[in-house]
Amino acid sequence: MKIGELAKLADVTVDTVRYYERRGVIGLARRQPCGYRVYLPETVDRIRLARRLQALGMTLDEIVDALRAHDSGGTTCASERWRLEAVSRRIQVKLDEFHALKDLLDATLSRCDNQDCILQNPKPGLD
Amino acid sequence: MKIGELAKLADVTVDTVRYYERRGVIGLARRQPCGYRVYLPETVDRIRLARRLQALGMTLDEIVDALRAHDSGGTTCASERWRLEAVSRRIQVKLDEFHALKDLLDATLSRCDNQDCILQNPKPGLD
DNA sequence: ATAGAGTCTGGACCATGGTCCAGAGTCAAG
DNA sequence: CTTGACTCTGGACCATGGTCCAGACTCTAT
Repeated sequence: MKIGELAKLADVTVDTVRYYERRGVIGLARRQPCGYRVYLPETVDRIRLARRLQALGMTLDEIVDALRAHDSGGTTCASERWRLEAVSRRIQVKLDEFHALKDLLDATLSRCDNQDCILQNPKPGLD
Repeated sequence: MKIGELAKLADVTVDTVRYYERRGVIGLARRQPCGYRVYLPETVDRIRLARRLQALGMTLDEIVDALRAHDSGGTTCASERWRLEAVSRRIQVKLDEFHALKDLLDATLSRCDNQDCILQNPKPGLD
């Protein structure tokens, strides 16, 4: 199959497919004599899997690592767990940051209720 | 005062000061005959305020809007509240997204406990 | 007088995950 | 045989908030 069909089946654009090849998410495609890329149906699954991992918060680099480990047959449930837990920890950090931000913002808003607005009275001890 | 002193007092780099000027966070500086920028002490406060707003999750564009409104004397507690609430809503959206992501990830991890790992068994119904 | 520190400008560069473009070649249908 | 759809390449571009650079100028201290 050619890149357009692959892209349609995997629900991405052809640009994304070529980008994934460059980034190593999928291997270098076999080529027709004219230069067109040729794909096996498995590549559809690989891209779908990459997209699922992305939806779980993995970066492309992490996905490349995970898929390469998988390719080389070195993955176990334990090693996969480790990868996912690393992502989980990162998300937790983000979550904590946003919570702290929201708390700060809410505190500022309640000061606003007390006529102590940040823009109206920027001076007193907000640093 | 010149840009270096301003930067030090406001705890940013000179590059950031010039960037803020370009973005409109601070006005175009008055210039010495030789071309050096000259600042009044108020500019320190303005940059500090901008940084506090940034710490509250506002983008530079929002900060520019807020400060311009403030400059034109048009801010009230109510109008300020509105700006901050817009930021609060955006942060809440982010928070919800990350929560959903974490839930998804945790669900995937618990499937991993049941020997149903995403990389080991990518096929069954994860789409 | 001269060294060293500070300042100026315009523009390139960073990460991230793509997206879009021109110009050229290829392929299938009518 | 031609039209339209598809594909190729390399590189530019998007947002975001800065950071860093070269080459030139200025200011301060010794």
